Amino acid sequence: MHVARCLSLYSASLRQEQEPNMLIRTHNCGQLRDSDVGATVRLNGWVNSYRGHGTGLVFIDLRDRYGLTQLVFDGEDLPKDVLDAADHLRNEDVLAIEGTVRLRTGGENPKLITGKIEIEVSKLEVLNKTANPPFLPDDIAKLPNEELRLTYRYIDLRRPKMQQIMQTRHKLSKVTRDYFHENGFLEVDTPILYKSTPEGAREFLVPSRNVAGGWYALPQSPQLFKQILMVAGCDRYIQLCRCFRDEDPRADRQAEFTQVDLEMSFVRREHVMDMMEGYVRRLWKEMLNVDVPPVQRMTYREAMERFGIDRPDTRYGLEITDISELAGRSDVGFFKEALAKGTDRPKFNSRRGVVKAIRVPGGSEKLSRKITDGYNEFVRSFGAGGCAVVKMTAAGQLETGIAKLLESVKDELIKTLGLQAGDTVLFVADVYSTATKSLGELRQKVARDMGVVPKPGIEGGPWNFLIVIDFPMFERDKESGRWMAMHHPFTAPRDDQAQAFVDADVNDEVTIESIVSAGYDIVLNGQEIAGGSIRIHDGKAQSKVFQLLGLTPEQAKEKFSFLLEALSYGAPPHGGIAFGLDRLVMNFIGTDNIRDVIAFPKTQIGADLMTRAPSMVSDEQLKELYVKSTFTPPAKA
RNA sequence: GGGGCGGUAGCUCAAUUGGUUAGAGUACCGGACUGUCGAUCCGGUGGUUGCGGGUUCGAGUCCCGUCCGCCUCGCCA
Repeated sequence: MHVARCLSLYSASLRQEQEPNMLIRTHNCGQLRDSDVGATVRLNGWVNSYRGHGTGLVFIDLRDRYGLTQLVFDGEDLPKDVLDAADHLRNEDVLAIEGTVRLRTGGENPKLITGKIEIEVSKLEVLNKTANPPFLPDDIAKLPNEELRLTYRYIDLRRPKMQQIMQTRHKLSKVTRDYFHENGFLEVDTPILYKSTPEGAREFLVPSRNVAGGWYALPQSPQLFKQILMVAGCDRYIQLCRCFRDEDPRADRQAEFTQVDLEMSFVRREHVMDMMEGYVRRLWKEMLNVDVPPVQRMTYREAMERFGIDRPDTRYGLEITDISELAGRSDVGFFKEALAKGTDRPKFNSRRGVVKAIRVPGGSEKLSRKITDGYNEFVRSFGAGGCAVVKMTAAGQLETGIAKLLESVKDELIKTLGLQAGDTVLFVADVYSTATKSLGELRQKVARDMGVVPKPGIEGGPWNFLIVIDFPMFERDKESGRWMAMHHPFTAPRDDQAQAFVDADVNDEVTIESIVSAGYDIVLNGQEIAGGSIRIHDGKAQSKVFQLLGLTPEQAKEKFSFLLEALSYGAPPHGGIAFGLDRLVMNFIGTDNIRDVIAFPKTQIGADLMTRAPSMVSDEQLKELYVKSTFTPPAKA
């Protein structure tokens, strides 16, 4: 075993120097077997549990990250002072011991990999006595609340489960580096202290001491550095990099997170997608011995039409059907109101009025009135006016809600949706973007309520990969009405759209919204695990994007002159992608809490409970940075 | 910024409608015990019920504010 060899070399080299005042380990706590019986060994570790039988006999389970080994202090053969010391050991004390491996005389413990043997201790050194810990690193007992776990993270991380997570994360990083190394990628570090640019997310700022009034920003991603590395002839770049976005966190989102970031020169999007598919296949094979079949591709429009979301969970049905034409001939007032918002626009235009529906097989039994009332509130939180509900009876009639008003189109509706007795239908009528989004979110909620969401992949459920392509280049910001880049401002139009984009009138809303990018996302079981695109490598096209986004040429120059200049000096066609490393680990661990896969995560307000960051700094520190705080502490009563 | 849930012994939890001295398990301390393995048995210490106000004869419980943690909408290219 590799670890064992390192350890024995280490202790051997120590012995050649001065005799250390410590029993340096010869083995770890997960290593010894019945084949080692008779050997004299030294172990180091923490007391995981203490089972004393008075002054005569003491059992200790000694723990390190490799496992547990039982120690026995047997009074018949031990000096009294050693036995006394053993008798006062407590959970989490740190020990060094020397002893002899022997078969257990009191029966094996099948729960432990070292369960056939025990160490008959002859020497004991207490390396550090612990204070009474606030909790024990125990995977069997109920976990203390997360606040406490984060405050004493070093104790929480001692838990075997957390050790396993850190090992999984390490292995993922290693497989990643292996794969991309084998494919000719070069790992390059990019700066953490970067420039403030209006790329999307709110930035963390760092004041400069040497440049009065100057500020760095922490990178939201190394996006422009990796593109410039392509201009620099790097050809294939990879980095496991930390990214920073000063936005509110979620269960699967932290302000500080890690990406598998990469970029390739002289490629079309198929090359990048193939490389990514190869990566995913390699990862799942090495991490879980799972063979990932060829990944299906789906256009953004198909995803939105069928699933109402750009990261569809294809593990279950409950697909969305557009019934606008039929709804227009019904007697439902709010259907007609929604359709009146404009049906003359193109089919997928965000402002087109539509009526959409989800058929829920067997819903009338499982979805109570209380639940469907909740759906009404639910879709309202996404901006829709409400959610209408009808049920199909055994007699083939529609009932509840707007059933009567649908009478004139009943047969068509039944045929279009394929309704059967016991089904429930959920309707939303609004403009395309709102109706689609709210039904897309509702679909996922209904799936949970109906119990049709399979187990997570790690628990034997399916791994449904999907690559979504052909995203719109731009979408309207809901509040300002301005154009926003759907992926980011450096995304190129799809090859066949490039000319249309260059020719497009920036005021031609319908055309601008219809232009499709060369972007791609990788979706796993309804979760976006990676996103990327072919980039613009032409300065003129890049300038046009900036113009569309509302940047004046002066602003574009001030913020992005380095990019525009770089593009002008022989930039190769290039594209790339970034995977959310934390989310990958979450899938391999089977957790929906991103904090579980980060050694030292932050809370909802970005606090590190262990170090108590962020903290106040002195006026002297601020002054040196040319910064004056406007914060005034609240007056104390 | 909005909505929701939570905060009681070191930890996990309980405490009837607002009513006696806020309990239990565990950890910790002391004692017993030579084959345990989440050891067992006996005894003990341990409380600003997050914090601040209010209502009440009386508040862990009701009200207001605030802090912290979690979930979520907005936000996150």
